Amino acid sequence: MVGSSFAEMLNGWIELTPGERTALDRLEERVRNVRRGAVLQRENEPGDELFVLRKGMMMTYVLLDDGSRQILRFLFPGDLIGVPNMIYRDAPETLCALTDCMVSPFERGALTELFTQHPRLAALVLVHSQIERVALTDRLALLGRTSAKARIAALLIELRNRYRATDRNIANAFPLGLTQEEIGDATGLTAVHVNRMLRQLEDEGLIARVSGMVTLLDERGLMRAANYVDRYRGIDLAWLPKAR
Amino acid sequence: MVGSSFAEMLNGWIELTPGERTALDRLEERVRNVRRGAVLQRENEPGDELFVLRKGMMMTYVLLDDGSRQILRFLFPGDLIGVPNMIYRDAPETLCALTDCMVSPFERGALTELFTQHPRLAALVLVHSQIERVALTDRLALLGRTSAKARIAALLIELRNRYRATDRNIANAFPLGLTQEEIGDATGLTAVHVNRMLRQLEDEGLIARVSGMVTLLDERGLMRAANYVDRYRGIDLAWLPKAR
DNA sequence: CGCAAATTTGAACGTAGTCAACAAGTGTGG
DNA sequence: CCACACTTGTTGACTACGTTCAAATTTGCG
Repeated sequence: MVGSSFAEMLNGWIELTPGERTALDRLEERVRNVRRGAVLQRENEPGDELFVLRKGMMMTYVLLDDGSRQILRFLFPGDLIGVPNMIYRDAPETLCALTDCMVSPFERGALTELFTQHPRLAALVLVHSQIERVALTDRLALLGRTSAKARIAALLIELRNRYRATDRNIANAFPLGLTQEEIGDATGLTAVHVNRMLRQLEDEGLIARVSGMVTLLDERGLMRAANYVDRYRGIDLAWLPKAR
Repeated sequence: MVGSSFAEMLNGWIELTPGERTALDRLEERVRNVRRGAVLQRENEPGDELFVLRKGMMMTYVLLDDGSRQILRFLFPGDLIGVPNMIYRDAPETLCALTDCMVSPFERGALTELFTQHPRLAALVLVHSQIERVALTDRLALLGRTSAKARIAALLIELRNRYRATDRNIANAFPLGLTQEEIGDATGLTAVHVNRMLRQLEDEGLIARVSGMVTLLDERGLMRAANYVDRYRGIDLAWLPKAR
């Protein structure tokens, strides 16, 4: 086992002290494998663990009582998942693996320890949660105020960027790893319409699709279609408390 | 000036120590008044302050480049606002007062101090951010997967609940305080359609409207129409670190 | 190879958007 | 205190984007 995935994600933003590194390693000392399609946590069931996603891709979603589903977010290695379990007895959302995954579960108590022993790491948990917050508000604007085509384009760009964050080599081609129904549930569309929009993006030469791989051919054009905002520019962590 | 608004909001969840109380009071020692309609912070402009909302009602929104607006959230006394400024040099969203408001601005550094001096308060900041996260994901599901009528019904219930959280006396009637265009920008609809949906809710006897006041006549019916989930049930803060 | 899941396409439909006109409020200055 | 301007609310007619339903085709897995 290599070091903490959460730590790795922070790589580039911040230099960890040996003490911090140890604390994060401890958070991820246990490991659990989750098969593709398996549910790690079900909405409304008691959830007393949090997790770090180590490997693979997951998603969170909620079900509405007419049976429809809203996918809230796609999750990648280094992500802290199930954080709302910290405060809600019952999980507010389902966690489901999109590929075979590896996660590191830890108790709420481990977080408590982080807050008392490692204030800077605690602050980084808040940082992570704020980055996620902004991602969610971007998606909110996407669902509330943009066309079907823009939503699909934005989703493709977001997925490519997140893949790239875990693997620097990925340029413009990546495995989609989602059914069109899942894309629909993420973007508030039907699978049928997702299909039409993908075809349209393809016909316009913005993307190419070959056996599950998507290639972004005209990134500029996609970004224009998608109303894209780059949120990773301009992050500033100078305010963080001193490391302990 | 009475005590901290953030502390007041925590009232009922948790018993603060004198030291914690002092720390929160210090966070809110300064005060700034904001006129109705005034912008406290503009999207993409440098934002180096955070705020506690003390009095009044505000909203956050983003503008898309076709000029349309998505309102992300309505803000009430006790809310921590502008928290993303902690990490983003430029503000990701606009903060705007819906009524005459009072806010307490504080520096990022004040938060740093909280993390090192008062781990339990730091944890509460994370708690607040997670409650907001869940509220945002509920709204995401609302925009992605429900009808216009459900969105309006859900908004009315949410507003009533948040009013009630600051004023226990409010039962079923409250001042709407929003134009139909604002309701539309919050729910991803046009002002015209908002009007039709309000009328429909009124015709069906679910609500009444008199000169800016809204009364929820049939709460059950509204909740059914809105797919409502009560998130305030089942909050559990037993895991919090010990107070210092 | 065979079956189930996922994709693709067409046609008809419906929810919400657009455009336009008018009414009702709201606030301001004369 | 009223007149005027401007914002907000209301309603109707028409349009369009995305949904629904259905069926054919492809893909991928056991």
